[in-house]
Amino acid sequence: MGRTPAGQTREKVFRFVRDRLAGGAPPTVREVMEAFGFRSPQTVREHLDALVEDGRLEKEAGLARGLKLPGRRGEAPTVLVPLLGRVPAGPLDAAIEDLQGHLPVQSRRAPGDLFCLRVRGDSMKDAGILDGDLVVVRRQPRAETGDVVVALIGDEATVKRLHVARGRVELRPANDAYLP
Amino acid sequence: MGRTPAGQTREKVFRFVRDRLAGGAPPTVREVMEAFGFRSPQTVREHLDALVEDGRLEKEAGLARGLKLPGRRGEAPTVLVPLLGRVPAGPLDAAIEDLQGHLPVQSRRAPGDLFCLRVRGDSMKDAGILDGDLVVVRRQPRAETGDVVVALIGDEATVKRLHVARGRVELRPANDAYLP
DNA sequence: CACGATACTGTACAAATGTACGGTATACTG
DNA sequence: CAGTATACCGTACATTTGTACAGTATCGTG
Repeated sequence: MGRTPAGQTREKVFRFVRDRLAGGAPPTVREVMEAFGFRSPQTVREHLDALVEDGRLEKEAGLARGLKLPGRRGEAPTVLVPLLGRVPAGPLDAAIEDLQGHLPVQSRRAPGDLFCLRVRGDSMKDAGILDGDLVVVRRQPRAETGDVVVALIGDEATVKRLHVARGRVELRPANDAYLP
Repeated sequence: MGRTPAGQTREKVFRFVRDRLAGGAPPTVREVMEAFGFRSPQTVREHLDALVEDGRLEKEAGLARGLKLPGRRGEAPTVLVPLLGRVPAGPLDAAIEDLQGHLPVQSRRAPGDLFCLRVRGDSMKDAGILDGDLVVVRRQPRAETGDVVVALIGDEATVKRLHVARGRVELRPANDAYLP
């Protein structure tokens, strides 16, 4: 088989692995082999070893699909957050059936505490939350003045900023065109 | 070994698999086995088969780490976008060394066209781009009036909205407190 | 209680997968 | 040109991993 210019194939192999990693699982040696038309697993192995040597990939020896991207030091781990179509009124588990998918999010929170909703309306425009945005919500026992909260009023959910003053609770939008 | 209440372990297994999926690779049957203290791979298999039956997981038979989350129909695939610390002035490849990590992003774009930068300053506040935000940038040959672009002025990069009028190019911030 | 369903154990086997040894061909360098 | 490095081929082997067969124990139900 003809040789390719130095480093060219290597770059393609790296991108292939990276994109497969995003797809959910690292490729096997033989998957890479077939994707590039190689006829020997050894060829792939040499490329992968070289990429590991360069620090562009990490590999666990002996493990099936043991390839990873090298993480930054102190990088928050990626978790898959459920994207819900309906607002979970009761315990979170009840909304599982409304699952619309999962969203990869980098966070150090316990995965079970997070979920994801789509914003409608622009009442929080000045806080950088626009119509159609996806918000990642963390369940917590209490909130304080200034926090942005998801409030459940009847069956509807809204995103607002919370203000507590003189025993009164107020939900203020972050847009001058709206009233609290 | 003692039995656990119906469905309880199953839920935990699902979350374990989901979180491992986010970490880069699905777990093997035996990894799940050890994580839960099972003493037989068959136990895990039964749980996984049940989850697949319920539609909460997808599995490719015979494949090592063949577990996936069921995707929504028409869902954009996840790609890993490189997060760059420095702005790529020349061809994109030159900035590889400045790689600070990868970010999972759902997009239908070719992975090579995208990269990621951190925003400094709040000149684009009204467009929902705040200080410290990460912006995902797509390389394209041309831009039009109204587009938000990353402009390279000397060595500095800024995010602005592009206006072309009477042969003159203007970069306008999206914040009333700033001048074009 | 007989019966079925669920949860789990134990062992064995076959396929998938990573790895090692040895070989060929092309390019570059002194 | 000899020497070296890179790119790739071919095959064999050991480990990892998914899967199947057979069994035990607990719970709920008619």
